[in-house]
Amino acid sequence: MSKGEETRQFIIEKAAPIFNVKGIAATAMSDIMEATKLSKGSMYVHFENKEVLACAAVDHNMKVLGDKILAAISKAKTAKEELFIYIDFFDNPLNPPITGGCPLLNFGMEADDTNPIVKEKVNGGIKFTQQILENSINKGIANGEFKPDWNASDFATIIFAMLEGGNLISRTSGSNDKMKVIIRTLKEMIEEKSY
Amino acid sequence: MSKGEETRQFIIEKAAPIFNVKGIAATAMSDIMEATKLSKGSMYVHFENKEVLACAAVDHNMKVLGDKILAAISKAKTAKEELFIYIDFFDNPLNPPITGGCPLLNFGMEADDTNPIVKEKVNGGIKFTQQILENSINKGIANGEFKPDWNASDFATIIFAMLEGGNLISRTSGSNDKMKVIIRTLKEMIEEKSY
DNA sequence: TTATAAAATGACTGATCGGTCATTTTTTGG
DNA sequence: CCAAAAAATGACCGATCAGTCATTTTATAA
Repeated sequence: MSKGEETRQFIIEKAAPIFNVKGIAATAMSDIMEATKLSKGSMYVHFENKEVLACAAVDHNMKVLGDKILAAISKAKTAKEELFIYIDFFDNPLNPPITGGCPLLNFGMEADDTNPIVKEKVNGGIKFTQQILENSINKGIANGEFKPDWNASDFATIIFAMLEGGNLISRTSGSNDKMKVIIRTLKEMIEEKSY
Repeated sequence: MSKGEETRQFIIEKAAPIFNVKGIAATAMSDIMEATKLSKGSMYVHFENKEVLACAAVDHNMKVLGDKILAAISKAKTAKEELFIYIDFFDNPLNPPITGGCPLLNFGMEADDTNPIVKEKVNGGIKFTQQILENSINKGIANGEFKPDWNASDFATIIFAMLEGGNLISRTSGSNDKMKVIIRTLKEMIEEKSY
């Protein structure tokens, strides 16, 4: 990796959590300069403008989170375990796996009405996430863990939606009590579809 | 209502949808000036600063939405109808009941890490909303519509979380297909607890 | 080693931000 | 109707914004 590529990556890694916490609009290039201890001119050597940097930060946040999820799930021995690991992965939104919490929720809500490029990135992230869940369910159906009448796509949506909703509740209330309710309910639903 | 109170209210009504669409950080006082056709000085006669105006706009958005929900629910004859009306109220996030979509989701995600005052307002809004649902469920249990083993508080959380999650999916994907799945699932869950 | 290219710097620009204030206009209540 | 109070105005302020660029420093590859 050349010096330039190294610096570019370094900036992204420093910028990603700032954008995820403050949001794109509220993050200034000066925030990134402070975090990286780099000059303003150097930022613009590697990113033609703030929007390009923000997009790279969105991508980075989604990739880091996605990789962590996949790594956690890969340890599972059964399909049910995969689902449970996924669900438990988000059990404490007040101490989230990446700084700032779920980037799909953060950037999705900021971008939906104002930034079609980021919105589309988030859309891809959501689809990717739901596909992980759908695959686990289908695997469980195929190997006889789950009842075959289960609609994998629909339940993937349910899991994702409930966890994101729980995220909202927990982060605004400052307590993860409601997230515990959601996780318990999801696991009960999965048990009902298990043999 | 004095002229001053009238103007203040007028500004809030014009500002509320702008804040709900663009977010607090991305909304400039000049945006409100344009929407109201009022001068900058006039804005600051009625609001000491942008933060105060933003808070008033958050309150207004939550109140308008809350009133609409209560009005819709008040037409129900049974507890189950109340729940169904509530659920159907959010069935099309792409054409939401108020401009910009759910203010709890919008402002909650913007404020959770950065604005404790707005965060607390949203927290109150979420609690209020869940209380509406909990009351409907408890009413249904009391009058024999619903099975008594149902945990009203827990299911209120489930409904709220799933609808907010569906909101995120629909608004980023540009389609309410997944919201339909969520609504169908919620109604099935309610039917299971109905006699 | 050295010539060239790439990267880094920080002062600078013009635009826009939130906010102020002296002045003018309008509302209000006696 | 009129005087005092409230509301409205828009020029103006300093701070900060994203972005530029001539110059210097560092990396690269022959």
